Amino acid sequence: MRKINPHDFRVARRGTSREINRQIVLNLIRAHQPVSRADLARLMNVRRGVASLLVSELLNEGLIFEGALGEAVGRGRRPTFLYIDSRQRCVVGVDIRASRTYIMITDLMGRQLGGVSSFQSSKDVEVLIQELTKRVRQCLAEYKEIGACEGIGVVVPGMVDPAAGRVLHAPTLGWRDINLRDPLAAALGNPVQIENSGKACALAQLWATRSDVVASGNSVFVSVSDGVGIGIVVNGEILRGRHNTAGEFAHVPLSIDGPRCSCGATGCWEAYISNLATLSRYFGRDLSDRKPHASETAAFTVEDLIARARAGDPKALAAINSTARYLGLGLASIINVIDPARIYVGGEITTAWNLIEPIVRAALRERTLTDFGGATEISVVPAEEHPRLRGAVALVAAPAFAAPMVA
Amino acid sequence: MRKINPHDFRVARRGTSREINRQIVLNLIRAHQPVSRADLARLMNVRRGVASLLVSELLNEGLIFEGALGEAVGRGRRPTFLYIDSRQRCVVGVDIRASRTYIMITDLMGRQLGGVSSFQSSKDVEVLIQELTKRVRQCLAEYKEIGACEGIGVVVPGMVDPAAGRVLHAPTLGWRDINLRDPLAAALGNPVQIENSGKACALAQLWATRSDVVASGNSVFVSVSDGVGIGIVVNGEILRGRHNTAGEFAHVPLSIDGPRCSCGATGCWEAYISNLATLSRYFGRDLSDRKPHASETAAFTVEDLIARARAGDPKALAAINSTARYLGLGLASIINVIDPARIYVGGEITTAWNLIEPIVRAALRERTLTDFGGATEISVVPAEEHPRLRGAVALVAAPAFAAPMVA
DNA sequence: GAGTATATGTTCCGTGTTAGGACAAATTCT
DNA sequence: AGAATTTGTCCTAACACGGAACATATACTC
Repeated sequence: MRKINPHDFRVARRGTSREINRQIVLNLIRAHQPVSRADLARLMNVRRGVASLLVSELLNEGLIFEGALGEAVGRGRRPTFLYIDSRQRCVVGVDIRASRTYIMITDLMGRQLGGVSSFQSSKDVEVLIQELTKRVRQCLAEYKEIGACEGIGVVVPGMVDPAAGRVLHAPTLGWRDINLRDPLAAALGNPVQIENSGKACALAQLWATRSDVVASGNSVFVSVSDGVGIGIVVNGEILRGRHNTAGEFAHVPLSIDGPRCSCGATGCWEAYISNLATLSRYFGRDLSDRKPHASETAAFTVEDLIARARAGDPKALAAINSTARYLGLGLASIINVIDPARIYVGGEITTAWNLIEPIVRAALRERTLTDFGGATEISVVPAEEHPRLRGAVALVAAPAFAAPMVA
Repeated sequence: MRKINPHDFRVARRGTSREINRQIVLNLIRAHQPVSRADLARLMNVRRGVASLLVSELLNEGLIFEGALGEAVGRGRRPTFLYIDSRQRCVVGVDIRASRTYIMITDLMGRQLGGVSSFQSSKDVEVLIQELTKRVRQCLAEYKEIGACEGIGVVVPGMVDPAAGRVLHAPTLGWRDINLRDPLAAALGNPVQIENSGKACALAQLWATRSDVVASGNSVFVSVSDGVGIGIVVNGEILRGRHNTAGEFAHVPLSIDGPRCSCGATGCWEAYISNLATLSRYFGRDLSDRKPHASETAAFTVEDLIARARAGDPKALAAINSTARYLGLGLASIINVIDPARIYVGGEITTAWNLIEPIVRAALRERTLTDFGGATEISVVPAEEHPRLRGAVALVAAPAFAAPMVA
């Protein structure tokens, strides 16, 4: 039951019905392909005539194409299968992180076309943009046979104003109010979309065709890494809030008297579960003096810690188990506030999921208010799926499939 | 950018455009009344003909009526003003709390018709339903001249399944899996809607005509009382989550090692800021042994405490100031997660708002991640506005104005 | 192998809705 | 009294879905 905002509404025009049904057809083809016109008519509960007209419109626009004829199940004419046309279009995803910047190229469905390339991130924004431009050009040149590039999606660990194309604040990169979109778009001659990495990860899961199987209009993505990035999906839409800063569970406290966090406050969830926090726990050092030990933590990673834990190092296991417990306690808060159908968890710590899951679950159950809250599905997203890069790609690929804004 | 759920979508039918525009007209009349057909056409950017047709449909259905002719501003024919027809319809709101149950009767616009009556809540559900039925009948009999009752809205401090009409768990009432709707509806012969009180309060603010002035598609209602009830509005819609249990910021911890909360966990926000917590702080007692002191806290209320603080009792002031600080710290989490345009705060503690606001603000700024987050508007909703009862009424009155579900 | 049954995709017409403009009615200004 | 202007209605056009008929393609049956 949504309220119509009497100061910002969209009147239904003559073509609005068509626009709505067109997007539904597009989404159904995406979710069910290969699929015939008759299938679509059945799925939508409209006459075949209507489905045919909608399909021919999409064919004319080149968004879908007719493939081979399917096998007739019983007797009767064989259906002509329809597919999303992702052949001659590609998207580039870029993931900018403090240490390295990653690049991936995919088709319109988000299917990876090549490997992931990367280069060291320069601290200087100008230099980084130049290097990035060069690399993206190279990448596109490699796949020249694939026609037009639909756009470049860029994700950044920090606060972003996507409408303005600006990075407002990215602490780990040391950026403040940087216009990232326009220089890139000008240099590359393609549209550029930028977004916070946590939100993009959530978007990637939302638009993954796999998510069409599970009902996941409400979900949360938690990425545990150097920092903790979070994206929340409500009613099939990213929760943005008034300033696109919603979702910051990372800085909700577990204990206001807890360890100091990079955000300046104390006891934030992030200060308990980030990779730095886990490593500091292992080394028995306080997080607040993390700067001097940056080199140390750079050399010794959470993966190393997990390896030691698996090898039987009790201190390593204890550090990881603590993180697991705090992870679960924080997830409980997310469940109590959002009540999502599913939580996706990414980050290095998930490589130890079989070790930590029972502890995470137990801690989670400790603080969830309801039994079904405690049973909320948790899916691990391995690093090999490149959730941030997929999110970057979704920034460009998803809008074509989005529901029209109406009423 | 909303994703269309390929397993649950609504195709646009022949009448969908009309349905959408009809609701827009209804909302515009509600927000701008008195208003003419020509005004509506201008507001909606459609031809006067279309507006006329939509209006005549609403006239036929009796949802609006034509009032007196307005004064012509310049020259030209005088407009006929249109109004929401709330004359011959009424709604009853019911607020069930542990100690007392309150009843209010309003017109369809939520305008109060009489005073608020109340009676002591029986612990026995059967008895309570009987008593409630009697009282609602009395109330309706008093306003017999007002035609049909559109329905009864009931709010309950606990977990509710509105679709099933059941109260799943209401700790303060001691209820578990109670079908509240059907017995009431059967006894009264009117539709009954039930909802959690926090969510209903948020709904009431969303649908208050006043809210049409401020842009409040994203807002949060925090009601601080015996417990802490919270309702979140995202994109003009109550955040429900998968099981209608979303919004429970009350049980997000401030410190996991903090005082025991009634929910069983420790350190919940509620355990720091509920009236019981504030009073316990004053009396220097632990909350965990609150049961024996129930009579004491019943006799001595937060209002009394505030009176003492205003009279100069330093201990009383200290207790209130602590609550203020914890209130602010928790509000910061809400801002970091939801980033609402506005937070509404209700409950007894708000009668001391002029005392506590600076402390709340300071604590809030301490933990909000951004400057504009720290500047989030906070509106106090005084008890005289009866937010819970207005929420109960909104449960019945609002659906007629809601946006149609599409795509 | 011809005929029948059945499924797919197209086409045509009916109905409902917005789009655009003409027109009568009502009011003020000159 | 007449011109100008605004409101509200009405008529036609354009465009969408709704429904059914029809051509096409395939498999089954005799």
